[in-house]
Amino acid sequence: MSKNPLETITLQTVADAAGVSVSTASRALAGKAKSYRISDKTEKLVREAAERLGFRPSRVARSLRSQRTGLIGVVVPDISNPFFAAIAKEVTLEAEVDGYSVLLADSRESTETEQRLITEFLDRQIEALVVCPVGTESTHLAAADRSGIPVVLVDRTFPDADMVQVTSDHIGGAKAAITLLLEQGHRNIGILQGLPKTLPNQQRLDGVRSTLQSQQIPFDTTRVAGDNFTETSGHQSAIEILSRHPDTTALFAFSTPNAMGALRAAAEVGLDVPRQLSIVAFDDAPFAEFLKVPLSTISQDVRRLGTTAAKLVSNHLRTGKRPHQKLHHVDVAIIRRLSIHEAPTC
Amino acid sequence: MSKNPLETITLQTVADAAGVSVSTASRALAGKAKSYRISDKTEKLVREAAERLGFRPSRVARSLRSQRTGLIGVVVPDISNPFFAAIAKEVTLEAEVDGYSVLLADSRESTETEQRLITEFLDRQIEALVVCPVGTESTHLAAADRSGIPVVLVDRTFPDADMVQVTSDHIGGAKAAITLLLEQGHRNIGILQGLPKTLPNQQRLDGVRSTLQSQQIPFDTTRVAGDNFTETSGHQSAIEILSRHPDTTALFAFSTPNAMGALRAAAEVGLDVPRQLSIVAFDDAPFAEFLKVPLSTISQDVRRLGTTAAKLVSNHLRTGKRPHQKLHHVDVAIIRRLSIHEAPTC
DNA sequence: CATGGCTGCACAATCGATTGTGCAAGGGCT
DNA sequence: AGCCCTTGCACAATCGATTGTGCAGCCATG
Repeated sequence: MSKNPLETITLQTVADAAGVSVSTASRALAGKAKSYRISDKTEKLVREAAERLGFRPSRVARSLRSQRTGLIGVVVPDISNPFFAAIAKEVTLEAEVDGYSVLLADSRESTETEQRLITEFLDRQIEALVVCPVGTESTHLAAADRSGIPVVLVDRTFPDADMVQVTSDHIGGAKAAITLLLEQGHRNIGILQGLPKTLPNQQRLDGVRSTLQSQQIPFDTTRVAGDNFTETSGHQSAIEILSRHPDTTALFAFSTPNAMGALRAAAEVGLDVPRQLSIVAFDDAPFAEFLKVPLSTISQDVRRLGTTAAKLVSNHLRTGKRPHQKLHHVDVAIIRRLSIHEAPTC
Repeated sequence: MSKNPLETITLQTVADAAGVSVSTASRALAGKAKSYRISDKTEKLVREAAERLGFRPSRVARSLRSQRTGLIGVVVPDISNPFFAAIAKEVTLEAEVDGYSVLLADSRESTETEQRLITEFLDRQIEALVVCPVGTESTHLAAADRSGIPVVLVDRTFPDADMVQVTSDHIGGAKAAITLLLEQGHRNIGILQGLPKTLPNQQRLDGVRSTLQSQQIPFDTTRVAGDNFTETSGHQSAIEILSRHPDTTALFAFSTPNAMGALRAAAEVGLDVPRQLSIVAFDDAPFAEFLKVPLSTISQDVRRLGTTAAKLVSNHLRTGKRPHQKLHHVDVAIIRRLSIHEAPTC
């Protein structure tokens, strides 16, 4: 007995219209007619009634009964950042293929917010979680991981956390950048770093340090500056390093915005890029080649990061088995453009 | 009687632990103790049990019963496009304030996909829908609108559709761009358009046409080229226009990528920007000022577009009333940079 | 002492779908 | 004719929470 015949079309409505019980209607529509001995005639009757009424099963009710929501949670620090947007995109597309939908949240670079959002997602019974963590605290992530659903961390990972993680080869990338500069004769290299607490930042620093030391060049921490991946931070730290070490001939920026800030700083100080100052940046951007000085970059394969995470999740969901391999590294590409020049011989 | 005491903590579990019925437990936790005459002692008992067991109510069950999912659907053509990502961000942040979560989908510039995704979202009983339509067909959007939930269209709208819509002032922006060029003495202006079928594109063309005609300058359709908002389209159409009309002294690109394509084309053809060729672009980008030739742009206030849509939705949800005003326009800003120069006197 | 009213909570229906089981009708068999 | 098996479907429990109503026990009042 439907209370509002016009409003919601439930299975009840369809069953009534077809003159059968709800259970029969359910099985007829679920394609289980054969195994539950529903006659062809009845099945057709039900299908036609459903079609005629425009019946659409409630996913909420179905979720409650089946304990499967078909939801995948995605949490990123800033969705308006193209890097995270690209990751979200890949996960969204892959999810759709498997019939899942994506719940998206923006943690605004706050661990506390991230934690709250993940809890809310778990309350909604998401079946999997992809997080680009803010990068300072992982206990809540480990907790989510223990809750039984597939959890994949991307980009700002926690290598100690024994969780499934996908990240660029930051160490290798940094090594490549420094090697490139060394080959051009640069010895006094400034580092414009990003958020110091994050793993990508630390690994890039590690890469820089080990590469320099392997060439018997001391790693001077006073040549490192910066506190964020922003243009402002890049600008300030470039000024800082250049004034502290006037002998600097090259800068390694840990992000494209950092590099743009450096370009601005160089212009202000009157240094010509790349003749007097070479610049290489981690993380490519589509416009890098159209800049005043086309930037040489260590390009992260963002789409690859996203698809890798998405595949890990969907495989886990499909097979029910945790991936055998925990840590996944995606190669970076070195893109040489004009911003690197031979070191000036003083 | 909980079947798996370790797994899921339901209200039943809490009620048993507190020695009360499920209904009492529910009301105690919902803060309805007073109005349902639950004693302070019982209420405390329940709260403590819930706390101790780490009870988290199932949003799925709650949604089924209350018919409120707390979900807002967001559908965009391409989430990896910073423009749409910015809109998604604003909606996400506003939704969170009101306790809603965002279901995100990427229609991949396909109306068919868009339609399917929206249907799936409706099956999930989303309570509101924000769409940046692909821009070719609106009947499914109107249908969603009639379903009773708040629906807001952003960017690629359908002015005839009698729906709530938020869009930049494309006509005014185009007028400003053309006026700027006319003031600099340009008379032979080429137009690099984007996706022709979309409303923003059409309105910008309208703005161009009316501005030219108001100055008694004929609008020559052979000076219009392009079929997408991409760099490739911008490059091709710039080549096309410049070879067809060598007298062209200025280009109005309908997107930043279009403009970058034009810059590339100009370099190839050997035209100096801005001395021989001025360029103005619709839609600003954060890097516009760092380009080889800093771009003059008609900047859309993307965040404003997003917040406007978000506010419309949240007001509608809160008050239950459709907004009184259907069409909402967000002003654009004119940003003058080096890419515009006085027309060369031939 | 009986009736009435308040306090304090439990019972059960409900949201919409899925699923195990029960049961009647009909046909075939001996 | 009687029994059994198959066909074809309905009944009812279930997922986990919310909510209208019923009903004891207690105190107060006449």
